[in-house]
Amino acid sequence: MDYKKQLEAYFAEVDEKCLLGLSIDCVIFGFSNNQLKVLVLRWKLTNEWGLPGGFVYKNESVDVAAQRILKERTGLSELFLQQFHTFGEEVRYNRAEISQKLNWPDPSTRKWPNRTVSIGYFALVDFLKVTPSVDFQTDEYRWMDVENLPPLLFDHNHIVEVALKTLQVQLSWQPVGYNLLPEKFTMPELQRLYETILNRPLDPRNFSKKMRALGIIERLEEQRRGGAFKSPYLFRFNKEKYKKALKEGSLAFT
Amino acid sequence: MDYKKQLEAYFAEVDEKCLLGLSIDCVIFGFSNNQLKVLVLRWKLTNEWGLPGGFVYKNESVDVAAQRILKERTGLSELFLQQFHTFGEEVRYNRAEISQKLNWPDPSTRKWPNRTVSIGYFALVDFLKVTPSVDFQTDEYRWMDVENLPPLLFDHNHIVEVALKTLQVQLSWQPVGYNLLPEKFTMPELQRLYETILNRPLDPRNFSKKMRALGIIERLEEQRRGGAFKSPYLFRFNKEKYKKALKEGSLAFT
DNA sequence: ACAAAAGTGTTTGCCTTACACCCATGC
DNA sequence: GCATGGGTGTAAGGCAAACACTTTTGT
Repeated sequence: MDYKKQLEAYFAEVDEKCLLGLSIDCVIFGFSNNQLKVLVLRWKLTNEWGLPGGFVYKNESVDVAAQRILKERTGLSELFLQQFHTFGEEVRYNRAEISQKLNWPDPSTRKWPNRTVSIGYFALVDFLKVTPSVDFQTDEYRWMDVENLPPLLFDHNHIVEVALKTLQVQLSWQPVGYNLLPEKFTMPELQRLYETILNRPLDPRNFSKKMRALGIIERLEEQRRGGAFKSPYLFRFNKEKYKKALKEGSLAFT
Repeated sequence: MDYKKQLEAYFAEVDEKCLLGLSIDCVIFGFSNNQLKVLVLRWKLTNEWGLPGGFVYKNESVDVAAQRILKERTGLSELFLQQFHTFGEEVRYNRAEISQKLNWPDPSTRKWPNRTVSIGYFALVDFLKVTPSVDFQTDEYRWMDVENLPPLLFDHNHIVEVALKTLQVQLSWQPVGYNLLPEKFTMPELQRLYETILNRPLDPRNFSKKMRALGIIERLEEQRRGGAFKSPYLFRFNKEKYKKALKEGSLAFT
């Protein structure tokens, strides 16, 4: 079956099984090479990039739909996943342009209304644990630097901006890092993560003091070797305390 | 035309002109008698209360729809109005029960899917400026104490809870009060507002100091007379500085 | 030995908190 | 004159910010 046929079949199935006019877009943040990355996909047979997304089944909550989409894309479940905004502008993007770029079938054959409201979720994932997979609509995935994204499809650049801003605000009263870093990490790595999200430099002495005072990380005996420099200690999050702080939002980081 | 006919006509119009399966619910907060109030409506010919809400026209952004609904209900425009969450649980409430309580027409005649996703907005309004109006579906409106709401229709109690929590969090990094208080207010009134939202007592000396240090209010020469006690000074917000603080989110109140 | 990055402690000032008495007004 | 609520200052402690040198390791 050629791609166009596949697309038609897919849209027919969406029209039948999913809520009409509603979609989900996921901003999947990862952290690698001291940069905050976003997972983006290249659409089949095009050079166009966009965020992973999908539709909500008729008998499925939107939170579960977001989890499902995330799992399909990253292979991971039980992630930190949070709804952050619903995008319902009258005109979010040029539909004709998108249809043309993506070789979409004639919209007049669809039940779909000529407008989509999209619920934005963001996820924080451990870059190393993720094994993104492509589906029939996707040719390739890539982790791109959040500060240096190309023009994306739809209003996805805007969605990423809003997600990033939400993350920055949350950082000041909730811990961040559990799902973004590997299980064991060094203090400088954690600091780079905070610096990257906040987009400003932090003092390593103050950062270390503050982080350790929060009581959500534990220093291990192990040190990491490998560089021509002093071996850094490894830390890990105390999962219980981290979750507690997350739930209570009781953690001030300024 | 009797009410049932009106309802049928209304639903037919909604099905034709509005986005299907999507609604908006508004939590309209006011402040009066030292209590945080929510505007609730009693549905026509019932004893059931619920939040004001409505639907989104096909050619209307969700933000504009929320503004329109608010204006219809309060007569006010240019309010502080903010999207705070989208409620998309698979089963948000018992549909049969609601239909029965509200005397809704047979749902099988509608295009509407058997499930609605609702975008929640909250508004902060000056209790005194509001002149709520009832529409054909409403018999009565009432300002109810947010801490003492009766069981509301749909999942509206839950929606109010989430709105209140959002407001509490926002209070710590954005100013609140501009749209909740009259133009001129006294320091104790502002303090009551903060105490009410945060649900804890505050020290009047510290509160006054902190508020005045934030630089968003101005003390007027005037004092308010009327009680058997020392006349309190009147204050007003400096609109420019208030808006700036709102935009930047740069205001810490702990 | 040298380059690269990690680790660490002290001081300063500010912001937060705790706390209690007198004042103005209307009745 | 008395009851009611409004207005105000100070002292102490904790938190955040500024700041620089030594240590470890690999090459």
